[in-house]
Amino acid sequence: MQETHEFHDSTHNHAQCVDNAVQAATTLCEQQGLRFTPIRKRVLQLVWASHAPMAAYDLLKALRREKGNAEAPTIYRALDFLLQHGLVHKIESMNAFVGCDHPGNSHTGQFLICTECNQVLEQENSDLSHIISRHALSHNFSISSQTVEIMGVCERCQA
Amino acid sequence: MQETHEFHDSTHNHAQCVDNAVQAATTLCEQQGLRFTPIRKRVLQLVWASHAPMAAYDLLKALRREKGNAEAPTIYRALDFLLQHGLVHKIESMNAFVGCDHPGNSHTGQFLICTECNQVLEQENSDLSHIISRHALSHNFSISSQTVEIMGVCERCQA
DNA sequence: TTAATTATGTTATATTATAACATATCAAAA
DNA sequence: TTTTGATATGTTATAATATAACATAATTAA
Repeated sequence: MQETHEFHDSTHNHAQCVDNAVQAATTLCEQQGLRFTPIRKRVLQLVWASHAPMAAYDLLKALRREKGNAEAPTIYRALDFLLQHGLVHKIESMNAFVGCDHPGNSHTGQFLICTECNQVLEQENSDLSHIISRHALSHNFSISSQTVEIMGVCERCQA
Repeated sequence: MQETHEFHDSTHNHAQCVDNAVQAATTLCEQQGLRFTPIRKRVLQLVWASHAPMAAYDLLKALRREKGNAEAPTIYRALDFLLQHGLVHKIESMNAFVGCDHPGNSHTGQFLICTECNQVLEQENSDLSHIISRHALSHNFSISSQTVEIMGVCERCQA
């Protein structure tokens, strides 16, 4: 179930993207004995509403349509869970959240963020990771995590 | 007036760091016909209070000690100016601001962020920049800016 | 079945950031 | 050198993002 790792056009079968993500999350949670509760699943689906990052309060608004009493902590708790297990990523420069393409592999994502269509493409470029590791090592710096966010305009939006 | 580009120990002459930064900023503003007003200069000095990123409201608190009527927009406007002209950087993953080591060179910084001492080391690693550029190019993605933030523990704090 | 743990509900509030409009300062043109 | 236009600052209000704290409910383990 490999993603194409390209920016998506408006005609792609997005339901498939969401299904893949939910399926992968379900499997991962089963394997790791995690509780993939209805709220967590629903928030994951909402994050996957598109390939553009969603702000927490937009997720809240969406959740409220079906669950009138939802409050901020509900969203943030679900997001914390999903972040912790690599099912979503936070785009730090936007304070917003995107679904993860390929959860399970403990990975260090890099993100291409199109400022036109707002889509985010997650990549895992090992050259880049290695350069960063070497870079850190040369300072005897012990890495725990990294954020790589590349803003610009995707091919489709340049047309 | 080259920075050492290493994490600083507690005994380094920090007044010198601040002076260098203010001097560099003064020169840059003169050259570019920018108004380096007292507020802007003061906020730059406050950002340079240490090598750790400062939150906007901490800067505000500090500014208020000497300027009782200061309000949030004062800080954010000064920060906007300083950011725009490369005199400070925003650490996106912390919503906080650090002084720039070497303003003037239009540059794309990478940041090593020590989660123990909170110090930030700005680097300009061209290999890394190139990899990122190639990476983007391979997707026909036109870069406008990038954020590279590497969290971990610096050499001194591992001791 | 109880106890312990984990998840959710709920209210309040902290933190980060900007909008909008008034006033002041500065720089350039007349 | 005065007016004008542009830029910067003052001020009030509020938007947007995020967490604390404590109560209740659901699940799991003993």
